[in-house]
Amino acid sequence: MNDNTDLKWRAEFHKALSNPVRLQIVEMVLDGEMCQCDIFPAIGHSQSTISLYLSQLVRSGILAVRRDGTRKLYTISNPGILKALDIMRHLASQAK
Amino acid sequence: MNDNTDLKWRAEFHKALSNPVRLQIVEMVLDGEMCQCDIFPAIGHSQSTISLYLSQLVRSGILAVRRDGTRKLYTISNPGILKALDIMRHLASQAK
DNA sequence: ATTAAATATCGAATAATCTCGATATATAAA
DNA sequence: TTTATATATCGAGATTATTCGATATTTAAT
Repeated sequence: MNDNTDLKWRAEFHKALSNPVRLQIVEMVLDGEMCQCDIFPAIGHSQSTISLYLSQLVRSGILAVRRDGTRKLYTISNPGILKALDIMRHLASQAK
Repeated sequence: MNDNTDLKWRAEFHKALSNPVRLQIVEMVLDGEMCQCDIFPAIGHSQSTISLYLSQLVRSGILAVRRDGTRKLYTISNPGILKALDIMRHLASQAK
């Protein structure tokens, strides 16, 4: 435990959440399954940017994705992530 | 709650932990107060790099620092951070 | 006042990230 | 098969991160 692979995994995890736009995406997805076409107009960044950010969030294990016809629907990948997000939200609210 | 300042704060927090070397520093400091002079030889990066990383970790609220003569001693800044680190360590151990 | 130890800052090179518009690809409907 | 919608990828310019060696600064001891 606490070996180098873990440190690398954790660094990647944090990196995925180290951008306000990606965090905003994650918070949107918390409200339920959502497609890129819902997200990018609401956030005000280009489609290509949001596409990249979504793929990063999936690759790092934060979001899960499933096809639904022509779109892809994103969710938070597991309850552990939910809990981590809760802790972070709470930390921010008192530490800021 | 969940406003833009929070998102920015959270992004900064994650960014501070988004590098394996900085994470390793944080894990070292968990063992008790520690100075830069203890850390940089153990980690195998230059003194100037570790100096920068420590200042980033302090600036983002993860580490606290106090002077002790010619050196500076670093600790985890508060219990909320400790808890967040615990959660992350746990997530990594099962998600990796 | 010199010296020694610890820490900070500077300048610089390389690599990674951010963000876009343009274009390509995939999926389903008509 | 053409069309429409959603998503992915490409190429690129601008900004930020990584990391170092060299030098400066701070603090305390001699």
